[in-house]
Order: sequence, then C-alpha cells, then structure tokens
Amino acid sequence: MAKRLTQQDIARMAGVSQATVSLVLNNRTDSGVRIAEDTRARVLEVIRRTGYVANPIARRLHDQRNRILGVFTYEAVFPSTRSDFYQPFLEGIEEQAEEVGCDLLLFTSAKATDGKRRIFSDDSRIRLADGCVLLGRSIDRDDLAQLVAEAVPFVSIGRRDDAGGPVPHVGADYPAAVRDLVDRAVALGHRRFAYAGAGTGAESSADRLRGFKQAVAAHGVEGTHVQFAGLDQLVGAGITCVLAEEVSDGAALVLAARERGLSVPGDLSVLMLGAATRPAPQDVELTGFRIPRREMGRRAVQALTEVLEHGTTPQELLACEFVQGSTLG
Amino acid sequence: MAKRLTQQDIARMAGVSQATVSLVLNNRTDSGVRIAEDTRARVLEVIRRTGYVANPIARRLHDQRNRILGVFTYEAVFPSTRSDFYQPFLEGIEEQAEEVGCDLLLFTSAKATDGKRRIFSDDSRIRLADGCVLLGRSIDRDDLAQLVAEAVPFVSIGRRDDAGGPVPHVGADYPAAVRDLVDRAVALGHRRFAYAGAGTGAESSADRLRGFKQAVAAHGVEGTHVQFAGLDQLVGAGITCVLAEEVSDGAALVLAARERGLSVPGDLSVLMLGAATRPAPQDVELTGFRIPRREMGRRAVQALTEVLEHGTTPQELLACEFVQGSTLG
DNA sequence: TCAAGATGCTAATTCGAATTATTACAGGGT
DNA sequence: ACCCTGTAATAATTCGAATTAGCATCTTGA
Repeated sequence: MAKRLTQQDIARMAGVSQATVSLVLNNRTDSGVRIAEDTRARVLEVIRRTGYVANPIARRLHDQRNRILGVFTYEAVFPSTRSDFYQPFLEGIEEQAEEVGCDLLLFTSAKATDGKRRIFSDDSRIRLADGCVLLGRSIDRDDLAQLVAEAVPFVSIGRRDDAGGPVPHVGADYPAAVRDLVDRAVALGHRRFAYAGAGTGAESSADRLRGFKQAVAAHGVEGTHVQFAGLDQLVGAGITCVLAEEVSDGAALVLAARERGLSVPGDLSVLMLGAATRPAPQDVELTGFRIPRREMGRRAVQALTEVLEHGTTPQELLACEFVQGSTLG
Repeated sequence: MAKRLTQQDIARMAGVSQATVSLVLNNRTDSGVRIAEDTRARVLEVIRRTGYVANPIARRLHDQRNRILGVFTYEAVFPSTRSDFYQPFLEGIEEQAEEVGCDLLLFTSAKATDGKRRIFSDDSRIRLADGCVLLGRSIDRDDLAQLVAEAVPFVSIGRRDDAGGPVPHVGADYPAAVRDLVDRAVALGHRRFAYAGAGTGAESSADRLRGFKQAVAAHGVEGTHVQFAGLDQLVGAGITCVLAEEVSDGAALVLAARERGLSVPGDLSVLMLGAATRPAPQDVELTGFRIPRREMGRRAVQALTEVLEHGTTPQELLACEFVQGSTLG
C-alpha cells in the first residue's frame, strides 16, 4: 500500500516545518525568504533519500501548473488498425513534449455511459492536465463548444469551425493542397474532374471539397462531386481525373480500372488527398499529397504552450507535401 | 477567463451550505444523511442552470487517488522503428487502463543529463502516477533496485531478476516456450541443436538460453550455444536445428542457407524465439513462438492494480503461442 | 408536557502543497 | 538596558470538494 510521502513527512524527518520543505523544494530565494544552507542541504538530503515528489494534484489545486499535457482521442490510439494514422501525430507530440519537459497524459478513461468516449463525462478529468491536445478526425461539437466556453486550454489537431468561439487548432492546409493537385492536372491537360468522397461532415472533408471547387472554378473546368467512385459512372461522364478523399477508395479505383483494361494514368488519373485512415493496398503508388502529421503534432504542442502562456487562440494551417506517385498523367 | 464556479458559489445561489451541495451532488442517501426533496431540487436546478462541474483536482486531492497510471520506457514509444515491437504492449495497457478507469501518463520528460532516459533523474516525476508500468527490453538495475527500495508501486513487463528484493512483473514464459520448440524438433528427429544469440544480458535472453539448455539436457541431445549464427560453422558441426534469439538473425540464416542451395527445413531447421525487435524480412515464415504482448500489457495493468490495492508483489509468466511457420521439419 | 427519536441541514475538518504573515533570536550600536 | 536590523524558520491560511460530528427543529408517544 505504501502510502505516499507528504511534505509533512519530509519535514518531520528533517526536523523542520512543512513550509520550510516547500520553500526549499521550490528554491524560493526571493521576497525575503531565507533558508540556511545547512538546513536546505538537510532537507534536500531527505528528499533525495526518500525520492519524494510533490503530489501533482495538491499542487495543481493550489496553483496552475503540472507540466502534464493531455492527449484526448475519441478512439484508442494504439490499436494497429488506427495506429498507422495516429502514430505520426503522436510522434510529433511526444517529441515536442519532451522538448518542453512535459509528460503526456493519455485520456483513456474518458468512457461515457454509452461506451463512446466523451471529453465531458460524469467525471471529466481533462483539467488534470495543464492543457490538452485533441486528436481525431472529427470532434463532438458539443464537447468543443464546452471546451471553448469553459476556457480549457487546448489545441485541436486539424482545423475546426468555430464552436461558440474560435477554436485553437493546428491543421493541414487541405484547400491549398487540393488546389495544387488540380493545378498540376490542368497543366497536364485534364478538363473533366471528379471529387469522390463525403466532402462533408468532418472539417477535413469539407476543406478538401472546398479546395476542389475553388480550383475547378478558377480554371473554368468541369468538376463534379460524387459520394462513391463508381468506375463506369466516372468514365461514362468523360472524367479523366478523379480526386479520392479516401486513399483506399483511390487505390481500389486504380485496381478496378486496370482490371477493366484501362490504363492509369493513361486513360484515367487518380489522386489521393492525404494519408490513409484505412488500410490501403501497397502496390499502388498514388499521386497526391502527404499530410505533415508529425509536424502537426509538434506544432500543436507548441501552440498549446502559447495558449498556456499567453492565453492566445492560435490557428495555423501547415502545407501538405506533394507526393509524386505514378497515377497522374 | 471566467473563473470556474465552485460548490460555494452554487451553495450561495441555492441558499444552502457547500456541504449540502456536495451531498446533493453525490446523491448521498446513506449513513444518516438526509436532504429534503425540495432542497435537493433547488440545488439541482442551480447546478443545471449554471452547468457546474466538480473540479476533478479537488476531488482527487480528497480521494487520495489520482487514477493515473504511468508508463515508463527508456526510449520514445512512438517512433515507428520501435513501435512495431512496443505497440502490442501499449495496446494491452491502454485497453486495461480504460477498463479500470485510469489515464495513462507517458513519461516523456524523463531525460537525464546524459541524454539517456533514467527513471530517477534530478526531478523524478514517477510518483505523479499512482503506479507505473515499466516497458523495455532491459531495465537499469540501479533504477530497479531503487524502485523496490522506495516501494514505488510498479510492475515490469518482462521477467526481472531480484533487485534488492523481488521485482513485480508480468513476463513471457520463455523457458517453457523454448523447451516446447526443442520437444517438437526432437520428435521430428533432430539430435544436434544450436542456440544462436547473446543468451545473456537481459533476462529475456537468459531465460531463452536456460530453456534451451534444460530441454537438450532432458532429451539427452546435443546443444551448443553460439553468439552468431555462422552458416558454415553450424552445418560443419552437423547441426540440423538452429534456434535464433533474434528473428532477423533467423531470417538471415534461412536466406543464406537457401542461397547456398540448402533446403529449409529439409537440410536445416530454423526456429525463432519471439517477436522481432528489429525489422525482419517479410518473405520468410519462421517457425517458432509468438510473445503474447498485448495480453502482457493487459495483465501488467491488472497486476499493478493488485499492487496498488493489496501491496502484493505479483509475478506471472504468460505462455507463448506456437507459430507453425515453415522452417521446421 | 416532556423526553425520545427522527429529520434536515451546516460548521468544521481533511486532503497536500504553496504562500503570507509572523515570531524568534542573533549580534551591533548607542 | 534598549532599540534596530538581519536572518531563519514557522504558524496560519488558501485552494475545492468530501466527510463527520453535531446542532437545531419537528414529531411522536406516554
């Protein structure tokens, strides 16, 4: 059971008062507080011997700072089905957290009554951390609004629409990335485009579709939006370039086309818009762009630091990287 | 930044005391505590109107429980080079942590002066958590001894030798798994065995070698131990079955043998002893066993719970699962 | 009508650490 | 003796919620 040591315990062992231990611990030399060198040494020795560490809860109760950053996800982050997607973000987060000397608290306990994770369940523990990084394709709007309303320091990974106020975030610049792809395709002669995917729901989907519409409008070319990429339908409509929101859909399309005897990218170009959230075939090298996930993780933690220090509301979009691939021509 | 509402605030608004608010909030009907129905309703109404949520920090302070489990690794857990190895453990840990309603604290800040991670650095934060799971092939013996000495509640993933006292752990039963492999090989007619690998250093290595020696002794067959698996040397000595500590070494051996025109498992059988810690070729289906990593993660958290609740020192070895593969014959 | 018992609520304390205000005791100068 | 100035340490208070002990007030029953 080994109950936790308290400052009171340390104080007894060192033959001083609890206050003195606190003062030594925080190295308070300012504001008329003085501790004799040998007393300080004695206290430190006891602390060293016992391995005492201040109870973060009590500390947090009094002032504001744990050096703990929270990471909230609506799903488990480790299971490998999703991990291919989450991992780079976490890498970046871990890196930067180590940089700023904070530990990471994964909110794995946030299971609400219905089984789904919610930030604010009966017993929200979000404030255990100094601040929090939100990770996930889509985030519950009520949760988001509550975070903003309660002024919880947080940063979303992925752009988010306002939710009762601006939402601090570090996102990927999907519109620009999609526009860039369309630009390249137009330069290669394509005139009839299709966007295949939801294009709605999560901001990340909407942003991609928006970039698509902007680009086709700017070029004065044809651009349609379909939910699902049906090969016949696309080819029948004279589409020569398809932008697939989901990588797996794009890959499937390529395979289907090739099976049908169509050449990719000879007869049909297929572009992917970011990373795979679902497992995708390995043998198709899709042209498209890469989401700077690791960098987003890093920047999110940096942004969170700014929130904590200055109370700002940082919003930032990082550029995506073009991936050459072999499905655009 | 609107200051958070407190129970005191609610109490004022409802015209009751803070204690009453607490009682209503926790629905305490037991132990001689009674609240009139209309008072209760009035308090609840104020709570509803204001959207008050209890400060979890203050609550934890009183409960003497942070519901935080620490995870310590000597290396970053996310970078993908290692993640293939660590991930299943983390999956299990996360799962079980969710089960018991605890959050996970990843000690990413534990960077000692020399750049290497150490549990006890200048400002050890290990006690931030209620207890801690240790993850890593080998764990610094001094750290381990200090953990035991200071009675920090922890569980090691992987069996550990005593370090100034028994070390609580959840490990894989390597001796049994290796013995099983040798049994199978003997049953297939093998009489000359070799164990290739360190066989020392980390407990996991030593355990494998120990199992090997036990098995060959029990069967009265020949068993030698070599550090590196040199094909010529092995074949020259008439070895027909090699147990490779490192999967990548085993795979390399198979490839080398086949290049040399030898048949695997016709002329030489190769067995692997657990999971790959280094990337291994995909095209060799080694026979051997699988470490129940996910299960180990789960059990470690369960064991940690026992440590926390009863102050025990659980030690447990989980069975490994035989992997059929195609390199034993 | 008065004690016994039930009812409804609150004052006071606790948790652990941080901070402020205060005390205690030197030694030095007059 | 007296005051003053450093110096060194502590007592007391704070944070927000949970809990215990206890104080009122109101019913009963004899």
